[in-house]
Amino acid sequence: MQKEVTIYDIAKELNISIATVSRALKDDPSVKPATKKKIVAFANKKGYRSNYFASSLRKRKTHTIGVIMHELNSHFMVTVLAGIENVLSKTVYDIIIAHSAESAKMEVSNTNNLFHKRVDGILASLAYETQDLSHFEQYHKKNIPVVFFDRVEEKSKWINITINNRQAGYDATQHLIDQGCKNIAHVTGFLTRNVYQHRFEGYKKALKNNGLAFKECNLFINDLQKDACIEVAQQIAKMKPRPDGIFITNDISAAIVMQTLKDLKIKIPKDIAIVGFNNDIVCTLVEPKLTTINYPGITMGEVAARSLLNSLNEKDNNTKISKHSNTIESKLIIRESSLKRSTLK
Amino acid sequence: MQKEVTIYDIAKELNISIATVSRALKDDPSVKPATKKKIVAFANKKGYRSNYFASSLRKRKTHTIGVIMHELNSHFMVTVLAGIENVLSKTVYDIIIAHSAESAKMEVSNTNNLFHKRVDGILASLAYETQDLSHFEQYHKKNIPVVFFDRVEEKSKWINITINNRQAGYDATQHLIDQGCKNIAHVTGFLTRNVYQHRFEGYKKALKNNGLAFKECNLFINDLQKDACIEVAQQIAKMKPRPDGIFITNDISAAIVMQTLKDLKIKIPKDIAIVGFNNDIVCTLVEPKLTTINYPGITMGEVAARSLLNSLNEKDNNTKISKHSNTIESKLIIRESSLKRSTLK
DNA sequence: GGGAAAAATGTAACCGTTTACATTTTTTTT
DNA sequence: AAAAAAAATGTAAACGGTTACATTTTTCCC
Repeated sequence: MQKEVTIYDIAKELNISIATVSRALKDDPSVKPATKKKIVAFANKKGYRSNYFASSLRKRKTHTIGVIMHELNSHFMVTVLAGIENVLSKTVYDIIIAHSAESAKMEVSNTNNLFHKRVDGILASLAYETQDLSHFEQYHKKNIPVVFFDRVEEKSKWINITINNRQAGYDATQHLIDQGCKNIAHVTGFLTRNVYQHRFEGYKKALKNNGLAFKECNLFINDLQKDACIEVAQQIAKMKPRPDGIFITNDISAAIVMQTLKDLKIKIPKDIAIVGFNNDIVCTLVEPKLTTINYPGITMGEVAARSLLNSLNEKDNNTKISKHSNTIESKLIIRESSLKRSTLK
Repeated sequence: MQKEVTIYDIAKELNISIATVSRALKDDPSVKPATKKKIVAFANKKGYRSNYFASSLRKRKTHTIGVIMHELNSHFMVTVLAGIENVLSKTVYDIIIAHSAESAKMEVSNTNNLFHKRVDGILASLAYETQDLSHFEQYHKKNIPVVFFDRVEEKSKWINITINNRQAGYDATQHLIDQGCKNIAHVTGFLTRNVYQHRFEGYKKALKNNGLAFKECNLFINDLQKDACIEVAQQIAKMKPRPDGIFITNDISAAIVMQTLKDLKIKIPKDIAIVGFNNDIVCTLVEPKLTTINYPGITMGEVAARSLLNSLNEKDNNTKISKHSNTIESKLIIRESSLKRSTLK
């Protein structure tokens, strides 16, 4: 195994000072073009690679941004990531992806790890379980910017990029009402997580504005995983009176509920209309196709990344980092699973 | 913003040498317990964090493993990641996830970036587009171990962890034949990628062993994305004679094909039986439920991570890194989409 | 209590860059 | 051709840990 080449080796062999070598390799304009060319050529020939640690140690900057995602196995999340990459690939910043798999414990360890690796900034979407943001306090103390997206803590001191979950919840519910539903169930995650809380608020508001009463028994809160969804579907099937519409805040969960209901000989949408959330690929693969809320992951990723870059700039200029949160528009996508009255096309 | 605390600060304030402080913070047994306690307590109070760069620079080790994934939005891939995390979380190694989104260009840039960040080792699954492994040559030169999983280059010098794709392809095809299919189409990705090549070989072998001829016109090669799948389904619907079975090497793609065929009034599995690949969540959400090949992602991730750890050990002991590849067993999961003859339960 | 062994601590070099400042070389001006 | 200005290069001190080796302190035993 060959020894690592350093700027010392290059300097010695070319009989030049290390300062000049260092400058040449960074394309510093103060180095004479001829010298630069010679150095770069020699470095390439020798297989020189800059030592990231020595450089980061000296510069006190890593040019790396940590991205903490609550899940990866989701069309939406991958789209957000693509948006983030769109923006950051045009800058000097590299990306480290960490995923918490919805576990608060893993989120904390990822957060600590990225802090230890001294990322220049963080983009994060909170895990389902996460209750408080104390593990991000260390970033605040060192003035390292953090931008939350999608899953955020509303009243935090950080920048939040979200969709208008209240409006989305309202739209989904209003659509069910428009289709003639009078008794709408709501299946969602724990209301401590902002996204679920707000969608629920939108749901309640739509009921109220249409003179429908909110009934505790129509609210189903669980982890939205397979088993829970099957159970909810079985419960709903047995309810008297049985709901005639369901708003479920996740497409995969909605698909599972729908499947279970169908197995129980309940007709979708005739007996029960269903609206999901996320516009996942699965929406168009199930039968009937799933009405859902679409929100542009690319845009969310881009906006989040740009917000972070902005904060990093403010920091470089010693300006106070401003808190400017941002809401992305979402939109109801109507498909067959909710169409009691009209039909598509 | 507070200044970063270093071991120098701690040493000065406690009137101890930096060597002792450094040792105490690493829990070195040569430091007197009382001293250690005092140092650790003081470091915590001051919010000391070890400088990863200084440490890595001196130790010439990062304790970081890079994981390059060809895609993230897949149940299987996330499961593999969980297996990798299972194993590595019990060691000193941290994980950096990079994703190529099936693009060769991004794979190269991820590979270079992780090399620059000096990961101690790499776990990688090749992008759909990737043709050669020259971007991994740099790792070989520096004797940094690389383990490929799932998407590999068979004849490479690296360790490969795969499933037995030939057997899986054989099993899928044999199952269709057992169900009475005589004219089986195969929809798959470019055969330059090992997984698709081997599944195709298994498909052909099963045909041959059952006295069925392989027909060029039954082979559909594309990128397995939505548009291509819809087109393939439309083509198949029009074929004369029309295939009575399809083996598609991806569940999402299979679901799309099935959906399209259903829209064209073709009955699944009566007219055409379908087998997919991966055992994705979508399999049980479509109707009929999709027969598929399951292979344990957790195991694959664990085996790959352990292989890499093994190589890292060999390297530490200056033993030559051994090439010991590994095959994980896969299994056919039978569901309704392929049952022409029998029924489940 | 004296001397050897063991335990604890200290000194200083090293890892490979970056960069302020100093010095040398080249170009321009008069 | 000398002086001044500009360009190019060099010197050396960081950055913050780790660790071989040296030194001091403590423990143990006769």
